[in-house]
Amino acid sequence: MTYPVFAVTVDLVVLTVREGGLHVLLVRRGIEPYLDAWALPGGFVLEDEDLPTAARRELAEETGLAGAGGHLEQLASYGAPDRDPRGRVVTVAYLALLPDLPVPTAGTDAAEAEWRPVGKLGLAFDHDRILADGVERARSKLEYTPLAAAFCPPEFTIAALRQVYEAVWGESLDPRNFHRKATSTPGFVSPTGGSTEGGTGRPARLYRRGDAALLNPPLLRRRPGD
Amino acid sequence: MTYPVFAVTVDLVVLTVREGGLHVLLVRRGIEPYLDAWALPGGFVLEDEDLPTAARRELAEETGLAGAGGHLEQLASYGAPDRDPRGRVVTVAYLALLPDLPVPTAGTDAAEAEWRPVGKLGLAFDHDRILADGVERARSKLEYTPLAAAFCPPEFTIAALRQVYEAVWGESLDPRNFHRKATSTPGFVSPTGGSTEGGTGRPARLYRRGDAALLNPPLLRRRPGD
DNA sequence: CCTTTTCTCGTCATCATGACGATAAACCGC
DNA sequence: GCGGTTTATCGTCATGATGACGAGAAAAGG
Repeated sequence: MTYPVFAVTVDLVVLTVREGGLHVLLVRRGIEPYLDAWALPGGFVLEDEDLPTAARRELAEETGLAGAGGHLEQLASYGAPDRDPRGRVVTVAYLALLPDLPVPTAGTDAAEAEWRPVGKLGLAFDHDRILADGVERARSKLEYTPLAAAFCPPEFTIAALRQVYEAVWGESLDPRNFHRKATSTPGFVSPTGGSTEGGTGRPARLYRRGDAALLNPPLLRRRPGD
Repeated sequence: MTYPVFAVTVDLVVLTVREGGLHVLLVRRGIEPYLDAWALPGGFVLEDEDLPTAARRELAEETGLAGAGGHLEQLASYGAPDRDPRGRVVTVAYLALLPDLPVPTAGTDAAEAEWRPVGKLGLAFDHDRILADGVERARSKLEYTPLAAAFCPPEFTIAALRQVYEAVWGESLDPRNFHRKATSTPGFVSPTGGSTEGGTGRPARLYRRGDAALLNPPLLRRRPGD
């Protein structure tokens, strides 16, 4: 039996929260096609390499920090026949959520790498679509999981966690109700015993991510059109 | 630049509700590897074929009914280096939810096809894992979307819809509370005006699937360990 | 000491939910 | 016709989650 031949790539939607907004890691392409265009970081899956392994490798190569406290999961696959002019290429997109880290610009095969606020970006290939899917996945996951903590350093305040929600969802939340929800939902966060010091206002207690896989009950965003 | 060569397949997790339980469509393999083993239906993605197109084609070939009232969505991709002894094969799994239909056993390249209750089935390749992921996706989707109606014929009763939930989740629901929830959640179902007749008990009103994409508020199952 | 800022706790009305009683509308057997 | 059975539909009530918002606690700075 004969069948078509494909190349398989892994592309990464790497999200972080900085300056009060949701940002995505982009690289400027150094080769054709789409030379000099901005694109999601990614690359070919190697021989004898599993898909999650390839995703972690690309993440390490592009950011230098392989999921230290962050989160990595498969997003979706894209394989339209004309998505790459070089031939049939199927890409398996992964979604990474990271705390705000400086980008080591010394990427291997990318000329430049930088954080860009999510929005209408004219990216290479079908990466605008992939990015949109990744952002929607992230927004949805914050409702049902404690994954917002993946955007935070190991210890964080409830206010910092709330600002993650506000940045990802693009809406403001009541600090008092959010505090009640975060501290009363089992497994969402657990107190470390420490507090902030030196900042303005009353010191805040520090928390770590809890051990729950799912928030029960979930923390639902306000749906448009209700 | 050189890179590894892959074959890309589409595998289908086709679910339906029959005899009060969740069933999956399986085919008996007619070729090596895993000759005579049961497997998920699927096949190679053709030249010039998009991934959703390939999934719909395979679904039509295996069931004869291409999503007539059903639902088809991408599930996930699987590409472990050793998952197929013939070489590097990445499969893009799709999840299909269909009303209970007779299977036209005259599949093209499958010797047999039949509905099997989901559970521990010793399937070919990594199909047990794919099936488990598909079942979990279906269970989760029933919470947040009106997709349970995809398991029903175009017109159905609230009781039929409830039996879908009970079959997929494996738990029983209070008929009165479910009726209130289904009829009061905007966009879940819409009445057709008709009723059942001839059955035992009081006739039930008939409904169609509503136009909502998401249930708001969702219909959460009882989490184990609460 | 007073103001500002931010964190934390409380109150209250409203809404959704689980448990369950009661009525409605068909059928069956006699 | 007439109870008895079955299923559908509606209602009630207690409980828990949520949104809106008041108020005290704990720091910094003048």
